[in-house]
Amino acid sequence: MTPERGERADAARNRRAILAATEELLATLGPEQVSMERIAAAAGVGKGTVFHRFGSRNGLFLALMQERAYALEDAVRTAPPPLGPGAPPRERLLAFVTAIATVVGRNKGLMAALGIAITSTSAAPASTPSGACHPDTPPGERPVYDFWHSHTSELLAAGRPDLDADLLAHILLGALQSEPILRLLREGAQDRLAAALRTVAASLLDGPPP
Amino acid sequence: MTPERGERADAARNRRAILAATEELLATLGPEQVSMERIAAAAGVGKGTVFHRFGSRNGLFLALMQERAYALEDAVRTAPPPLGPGAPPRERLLAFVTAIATVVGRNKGLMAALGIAITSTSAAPASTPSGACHPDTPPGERPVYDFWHSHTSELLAAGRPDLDADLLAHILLGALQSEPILRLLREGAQDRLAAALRTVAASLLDGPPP
DNA sequence: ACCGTACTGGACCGCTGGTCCAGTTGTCCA
DNA sequence: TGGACAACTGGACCAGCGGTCCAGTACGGT
Repeated sequence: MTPERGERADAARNRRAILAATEELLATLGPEQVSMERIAAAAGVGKGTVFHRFGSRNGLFLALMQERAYALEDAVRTAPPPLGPGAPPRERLLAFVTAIATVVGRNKGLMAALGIAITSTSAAPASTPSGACHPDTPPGERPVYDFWHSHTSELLAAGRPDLDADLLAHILLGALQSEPILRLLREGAQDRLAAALRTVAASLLDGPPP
Repeated sequence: MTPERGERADAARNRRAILAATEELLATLGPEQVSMERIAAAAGVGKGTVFHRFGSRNGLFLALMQERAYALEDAVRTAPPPLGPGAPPRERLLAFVTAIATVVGRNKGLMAALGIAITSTSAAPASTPSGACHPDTPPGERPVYDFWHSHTSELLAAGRPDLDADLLAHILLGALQSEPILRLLREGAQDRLAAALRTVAASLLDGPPP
């Protein structure tokens, strides 16, 4: 996606190959079966290359997720209403939640893999090679989730300042990593999920003050 | 908890020691740091014993969760309203959701550990030794979650037959394994979580038909 | 054409979840 | 009380994992 100034041509090619291989393996194999060695083999590169590029297993999955979610983030910032700026919070939230369901539905395997992202034992590599920044998990930073959360939280708060928007947004988004829901998604329940998320969002915005 | 007819005295003692050790380690160390070997050492038994008794890592965590959640399951079936039978669905659901927040708040580490429960590579041991049944994860069976889900779903459906109670219950419960929420819980947000869950439940029950 | 360096890949490491089985010990019956 | 049998025990063992390392390669500016 980003040619990344100064990135060598072969490096870029390999990066794309690794991301593509990861995506394909995740789509067919379940995250536990997808080892770094397998990804490297499928991409036709060595294991060391994968780690050099993405820092860790989580870093790889995170980078892939960022790429998959970029279009949505962009749309939220620049697209016409109701997804983009301009519409009232209620409409924007319903549109956003629907869009999220689509993204998640297209990347079930990735979501499952990201669910397992709790710790990273080792520190990030000392020096950042080339100009590129490692998407390794720096403490407390998960770009995609953070954006989704803050956007949801803000819209919720805009519509209902009396609610605990922060925590409610976590609840809404927590569903997206829950194993039972990912299973339903695998069985094709994407529209059902979108509708349910819309129901929750609408109920919260319309509901009575507690 | 259950003396389990036919279970040998030393076996029972070891089982309790293992569960206690697991709980203590999970309370202080974060699920990634808690290995089976460590649990065995902390309990003063061999690794083989742990596996013989609980089948797998997941089996062990599941057994511990079942024990921790038993009191709640019992209360739901036999306690006086509003938690037990007899109260209107709305009150029961709010009480249940509050009780769940308490249980989860007391077992954050366990919840985090159970979040990572996707696959089991090997089959269960061929024959069930002694009379006891292995609490190994048989496909699609997670006793505690299943009970929580069906109860939530039924109460939701009783109050609002027009909603997708099944999926909405998954959303409500999905929050309990989400990493950001478990972090907030670690910072003492248990009451906040309970309140937020009540808000969602109440909004769903009171909200307008979509 | 050349040179410095970013990039590469596979051998290597510590550790994990899980298996196995020879030896031990509780329990039941005579 | 004692003997016999099965359930239980525990630690050596295994394959495979995520992650590290560094000698060698080949890209791209000049």
